[in-house]
Amino acid sequence: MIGVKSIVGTPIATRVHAQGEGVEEINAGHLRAFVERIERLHEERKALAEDISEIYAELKGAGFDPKVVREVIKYRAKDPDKRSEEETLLELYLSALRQA
Amino acid sequence: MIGVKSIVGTPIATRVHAQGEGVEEINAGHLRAFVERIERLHEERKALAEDISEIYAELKGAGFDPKVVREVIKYRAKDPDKRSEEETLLELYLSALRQA
Amino acid sequence: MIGVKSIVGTPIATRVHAQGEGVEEINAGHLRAFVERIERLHEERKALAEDISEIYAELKGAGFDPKVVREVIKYRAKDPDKRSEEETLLELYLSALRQA
Amino acid sequence: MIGVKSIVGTPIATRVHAQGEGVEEINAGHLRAFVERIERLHEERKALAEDISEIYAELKGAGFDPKVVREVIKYRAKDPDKRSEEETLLELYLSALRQA
DNA sequence: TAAGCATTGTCACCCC
DNA sequence: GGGGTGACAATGCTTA
Repeated sequence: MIGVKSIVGTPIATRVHAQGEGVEEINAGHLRAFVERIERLHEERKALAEDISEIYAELKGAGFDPKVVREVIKYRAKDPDKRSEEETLLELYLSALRQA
Repeated sequence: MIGVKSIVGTPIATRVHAQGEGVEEINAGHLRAFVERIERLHEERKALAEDISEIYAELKGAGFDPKVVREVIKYRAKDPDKRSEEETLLELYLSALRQA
Repeated sequence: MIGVKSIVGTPIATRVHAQGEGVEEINAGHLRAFVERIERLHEERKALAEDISEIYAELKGAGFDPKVVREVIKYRAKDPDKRSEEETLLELYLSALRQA
Repeated sequence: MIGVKSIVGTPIATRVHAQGEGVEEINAGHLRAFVERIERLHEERKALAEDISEIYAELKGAGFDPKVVREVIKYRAKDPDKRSEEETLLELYLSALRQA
C-alpha cells in the first residue's frame, strides 16, 4: 500500500530529507506539529468515549435498559422525514413478505 | 426496526395491496427470495462461527493456549505484505520525525 | 500482553519445543493442523460475506432499498418476545421523554 | 398509548411510569438528563472529528500525504508494547510451526 | 464451582 | 473503497 513509489511521490515531507538542513528542520517540525495535534485530539476523543460508557453504566445502575437507551439516542438523532420514510418502507416490505 | 408496531395498520402498505396484483405479487416474491437467500447465508455463517469455536475448544483441550493461537492466526493473516509496509512506514516515520 | 511469562506458562505447545523430537513433532503438527483448519474456516466465512454483499447488490439493482432490507433481516432474526418487549420499552422511554 | 398491562412486569424505571406523578416526574427527568448528557457528548465527539478532518486538510495543503500521516498515527498509537509483543509471538510461531 | 458481570476483541455496518 | 463507529460475542474475573 505504501510502496516506495508513493513515498518518492510524496512531495515535501519526504523529499525534504534529502535537502538542506534548514528547510528540512522546518518541514519535519511541521509534520511533528500536525501529528501531535492529531494525537491530542485522538486522546480527547477517547476520553469522550469513556465518558459515554460511564453514563451508560450509571443509567443501567438507575434501572434503565442501556440497549434501549441506545435505540432512543439513535431514534432522536435521525431526521424525522427520513425516519418516517424508512419506517414506511420497512412496513411495506414486511407486509409484502407476509403475503408472498 | 423502531416503532414497527405502531406502523402496522398504516395506510400505504395496504394501499399497495389494493394495487395491481400481478406486479405486487412478483415483487413480493422477489423480495422473499432475496431475504431467504440472505438468511440462509447468515445461518451458514453462524455455523462456521460455531465450528471455529469448537476448534478453539479442542485446541484448548489439547493443551494449546487459545489466546496465543488467535494471535498466530492474526499474524499469519496480515503477513503477506503488511509487515514490509509497516517497515517502510517505520523508515518514513523515523527519517521525518526523529529530527523534528 | 503475550509476554514471555504467559508463554512460559503455556503448557504443551511451547514446552514441547524443549522436549524430545518425537513428541515435539506431534505437537507442532497438531498446532499446524488446528491453525490450518481455522484458516480454512476463515476463508469460507469470507466467501460467505462476499456472497451476501452480492445479493444486496442484486437486490439494489432490482429496486429494493438495501438499508431497509437489512432492517427486515434484523427484524425477522429477533425473537418475537424479545422484540415486542424492546419495542414496548422503547415506546415507554420515548413517551417519558416527551413529557419530561 | 402503552397499555398498563405491558408495563406491568417491567423493571423499576418503567414500572415507575405507572405510579404517582412525583416519582414519575423524577424518573422521566433522569432519563432525559442521561439522554441529553449522551447527546451532548456525541456532539463534542463530532466536533472533534471535524477538527481532525481540518488538520488533515491543512496538512495536505502543506504538501504532506494524509494517507501516510494516518499510517504514522496508527503506527505510533500501537507502538507502546505491541511491537515487542508481536516479536515474541513471532518467536513462538516460528519455533512451533516451522517444523510441523 | 457455577454464574453473572465487566471488559476486551472482533466483526459488520455506515459515512465520507 | 477506506476509515470510523457501534454492536455483539467470547473471555476472564468475581462473587455467591
